[in-house]
Amino acid sequence: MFEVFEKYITEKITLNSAELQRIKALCTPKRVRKRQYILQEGDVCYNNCFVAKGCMRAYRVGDDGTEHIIRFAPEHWWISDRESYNTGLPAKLNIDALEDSEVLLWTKDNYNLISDEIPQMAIFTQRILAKSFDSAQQRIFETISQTAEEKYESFIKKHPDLYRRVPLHMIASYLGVSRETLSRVRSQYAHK
Amino acid sequence: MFEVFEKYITEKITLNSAELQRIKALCTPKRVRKRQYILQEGDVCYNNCFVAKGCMRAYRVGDDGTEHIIRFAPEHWWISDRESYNTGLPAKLNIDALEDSEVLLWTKDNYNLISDEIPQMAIFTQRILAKSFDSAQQRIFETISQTAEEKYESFIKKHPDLYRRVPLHMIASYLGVSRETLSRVRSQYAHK
DNA sequence: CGATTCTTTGAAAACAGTCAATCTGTGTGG
DNA sequence: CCACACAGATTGACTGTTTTCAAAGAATCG
Repeated sequence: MFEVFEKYITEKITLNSAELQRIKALCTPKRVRKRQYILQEGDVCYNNCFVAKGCMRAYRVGDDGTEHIIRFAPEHWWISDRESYNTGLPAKLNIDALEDSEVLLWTKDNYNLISDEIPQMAIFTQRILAKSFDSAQQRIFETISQTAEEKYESFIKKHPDLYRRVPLHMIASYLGVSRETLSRVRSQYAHK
Repeated sequence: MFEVFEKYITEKITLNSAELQRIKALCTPKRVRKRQYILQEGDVCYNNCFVAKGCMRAYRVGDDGTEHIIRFAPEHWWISDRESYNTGLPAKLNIDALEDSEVLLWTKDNYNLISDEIPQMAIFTQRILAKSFDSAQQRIFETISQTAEEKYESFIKKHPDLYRRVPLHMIASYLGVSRETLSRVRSQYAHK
């Protein structure tokens, strides 16, 4: 299971085999079944999580009890509640699996060790976080400026691998529209 | 003008006077008049910008030519196009002043010098970026889960200093609703 | 003042949400 | 292999919210 990560990381940065071994030694592989949580609202997020296989999602529950998907994380994506991870406060996010999945977990302590020992990894992490911020900002722009149809188009462009893979009602939840609306948008969209 | 920053930063981290002097030496203070740009779409963002006085805003222009405000930055806030700053690609954001303002600018090169020489500052910057990400994520959640009225309430809570200070139609642009709608929301809201 | 800029209001139209029913495909257990 | 349950998707009718357009009323500034 670690091989997936190894392939991923060595395409991004150069690591010698001792470093790779160290990173491997400090991580915990985990199989997660569909619907299984790796983080629940109220718990503290202690881990960095890399998705090796399958697909995870992070969502928050609104005042009225509705689930709102904050983001999807298929293979090669990282997912966690950064806020809780950084502050040690209870998480607002729930993270669970949409499919049977395999993830790699590094605790905060272990991840800090890695960052200290392998500066490349620290820099790489910063780059990931910077990109996450950029895409969050991009998404804000899209949600405040686009119609339901445009949002769906943008989603397909951004996640061409996902829009057939995850249930429509979850995409609707991610986009902030009702599933009925998205269903109608999509059927019109298909007729073009 | 630097005193504002000095007060701000020494409340957050401990710096000796040599360090403060160094930071001061590498920065450029700038007065910006209302409506004046410090960054325009298409240019590359080379600076870190700290608002010492007044209020700045970052916005993007949609396909239909409408302005959509990405964020406000009153006193003690940082503002820039991080994406362009990091990648060197043309900025998508415009940043201009809503009031006559005073800002402190550090070029990327100078800021890197500071970060290298004063580790505390590097760490501090990371903390700022992490918080920006958290609040971006919070905002995503709000925009996809709340009604116009709730968004306005959240805005007031988050920016109690701003909602009387910046024009209503800009708050509307920030929230992703029309100014007319926000005007109506607010008048209903006032009757409670 | 006169000219912007900003806000408000009304009425109609477009849009999205809700409710309820139906339809589809998948998988499970008898 | 069938029957059934279940999760997901679709459709129609209705409701409610938001946008749009147009006009007029405040407020601010040179």
